[in-house]
Formats: sequence, C-alpha cells, structure tokens
Amino acid sequence: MARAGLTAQRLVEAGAELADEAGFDQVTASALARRFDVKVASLYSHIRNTQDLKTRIALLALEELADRGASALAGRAGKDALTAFANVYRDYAREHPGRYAATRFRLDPETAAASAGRRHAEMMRAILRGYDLEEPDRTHAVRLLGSVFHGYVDLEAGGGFSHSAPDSQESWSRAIDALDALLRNWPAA
Amino acid sequence: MARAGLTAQRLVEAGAELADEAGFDQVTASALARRFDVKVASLYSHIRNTQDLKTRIALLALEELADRGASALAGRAGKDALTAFANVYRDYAREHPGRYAATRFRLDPETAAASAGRRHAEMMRAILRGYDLEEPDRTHAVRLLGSVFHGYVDLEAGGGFSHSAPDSQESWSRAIDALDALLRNWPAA
DNA sequence: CCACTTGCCTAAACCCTTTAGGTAACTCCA
DNA sequence: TGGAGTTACCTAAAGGGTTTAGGCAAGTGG
Repeated sequence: MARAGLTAQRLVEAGAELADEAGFDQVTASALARRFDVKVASLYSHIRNTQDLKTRIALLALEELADRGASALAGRAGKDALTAFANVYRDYAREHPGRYAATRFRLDPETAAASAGRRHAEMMRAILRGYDLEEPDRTHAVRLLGSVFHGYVDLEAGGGFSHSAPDSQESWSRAIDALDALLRNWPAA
Repeated sequence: MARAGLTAQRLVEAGAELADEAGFDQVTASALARRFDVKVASLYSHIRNTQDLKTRIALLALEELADRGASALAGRAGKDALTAFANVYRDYAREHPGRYAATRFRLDPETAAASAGRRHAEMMRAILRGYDLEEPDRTHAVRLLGSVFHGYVDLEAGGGFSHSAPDSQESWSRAIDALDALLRNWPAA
C-alpha cells in the first residue's frame, strides 16, 4: 500500500484549508483523515490530538497574519500605516475566515508567549510611532486598536453589519478615520 | 420513577449555567442530561437538537444583556451613559463568560431579527443622542462602539491583556475616555 | 540485503447526537 | 374517584468523532 506522505505540516495546512472552507470548529481528525484518504488513527503519529492540531493552525494563522502586517507596514507611517495594517486584518479575516477564527483559539500561556502574538503588538506599537503618545497611553492605544480591529472583523463575520445600510466598507473606512483622529488627539488622563 | 420536571426553559437555564462554568462549547445534551440525572434522549422532547439549545441560550443571554443595558441607561446621558453601558457589557462577560460567548453564536437571520439584538443597537443609538451626530455617522459610530465593546471584552476574555502592565481595568477606562472624546469630536467625512 | 525505523493499518473503548417506539406517571372530568 | 388521554421519561440502536495499543509492510542505512 502506497503511503500518503503525511507530515505534521501537511496536516496543519490541510486543516487550515478545511477551516476556511467549513469553519474552524469543523476541523476534526476525522475530516482531515478523509481528506487524505487515510484512517483516522494514522494522524496520531503526527499530531498529539485535536487540541494540538488546532493550536498549530492557530500558530500558522498568527504567523501569516503577522507576515502580512509586516509587509503592509514596510515604508508606511502615520494614517497610511494605520489604514494598511487595519486592512490586513480585515482582508485576512474575509479571505480566510477559518484561519482568522483560529487566531482566537485559546493557547496556553507558554505557547502564546512563543507565538507571533508579540509581533502583532510590536507592529501596533510601530504604528503609534507616527502619533504623539507616551507610555502608558501607548499601551492603552494598542489595546484599543486591537479591540477595534478584532471586534469589527468578528462582528462583520458574524453577519452583524450585513443587510443594513450603510455599507460595511463605508463604516470600516470611517472607523479608521475616527481612530486616526483619536490618536492625533488622544485625551489626557 | 419520579419525574425530573424538565422543561425547555429549565434546560436553557441549566445550559447557561453550564456554559458559564465550563465554557459554551461544553454545552452538550449529554452534559445537560447528566446534570438532571436523566437519560439523554429525554431532552429531545423539550429541545429540537443541540443547535436549538444553543440558540435558546444565545437568545437568553442577549435578552439578559439588553435588560441590564436598559437599566444602566435609565436616567443617564452623555459620557455617564456611555460608561455605564460599556461596563454592562464588560461586567456581564466577566460574570457570565459562557453566556457572553453564547451571544456570539451565529443565529439564522429570522431568529436574529426576532432577538434582542435590535434592542442593543437601539440603546447604542440612544447613547449617541448625547453627542452631536447625524446619519450616517450615527450608524458608523454605533458599529464602532459595538466593535470596541465586543473586541475588548473578547480579547480580555482570551487572556490577551493579562500578565502585562498596565492593568486591564485602566486600559478599559481610558478606552471609554477615548470613545467619549472621539464622539464629541467626530471627524467629518 | 538485512536490520531498523517509520507510516499507516486494524481493533477496540469511550463519548456525543439523534430517532423510534414503549411504559409509567400525571391530569382531568364524567 | 377511577378510567381515558396526554405527557415525561425510558430502552435500544445507528452513526460520528477521539484516542490508544499493537501489528505489518514500506522505506532507509550500514
């Protein structure tokens, strides 16, 4: 019998595709085995368990998202950087809904610390260099940016903004305008 | 054999408790049956299936959250109203993480339309009466508020802001200050 | 080319979901 | 108040997903 050529990476990539097609919660060892035309038990030489698989998909997505963010930030500053970075989040979530959902998968602290999560925070800090903020306001602002990006994208993915005027794209642009205005005029404590 | 006194409502309430204790994704017919010391099949006279159960928990949570929001808004305006309403979201999510997660459960359009979701939007619009915004900016602002509330609460629940200074409470307060400042000084299109 | 390693397999135990069909417990009203 | 009718819970069974243990065959290196 020919071998299927399973590896952890191949499984993770296929899992990410499956997530985008069917939803992150549809990522199961069973579904993955079907996709490789292999028995379920065979996967367990490559991944520890389903939790492990999902964790690896989450790490992949965080990495991809951070890479896109880094590209977007290159050579940009100020509102230009803010806009480009925000669009990376939203576009990624729209192109890869399952992977985006994976980024919200709860990681245990050590795994999270070793993930690309830190890069995300660093990039937001970099954006803020284009605005006049000192610590701890910088951190507050990073958290607010993260909240808006994630919150908007998540509500939009949940259908929250569809079927009602105005267009979601319009609200998104205005949200970025608003954030830019806010960062330029950050209220004192 | 004595009857357990199952009803749809009792199941939904127990399901909500279970969600808060163990997580919304741990809400299963099996776990619920165990909790009532009843066979799993018995639940199916009261709920159609697991999806139905989760939907009802979501509707309960949306309702509870809207009720709390309405109480908080009574007699308040401006930043006072904004702060009180924002805290309702965050406090609810912290007290009832499983129920809060349930509010993000995807509902089919008709169910969503009949849910308390509309009340939430109405309340945010009411808050904006304390600020000087016309349509469509009002809608853009509602969406931004929703994004910040949900985004912050979700990231915080995921552990995003723990284990790093400054305190999450501080960032939350400053986020509300920032939103207030932003709404008072909303940038023109 | 033989020994070793590795990849995929079968088998089995366990849990969750859902439907079909039965019996015992309530309700109510003649 | 004691059946008739309804309702609540049950057993049984089929279908999936997860995970471990143990086996054979396909690849790999001395």
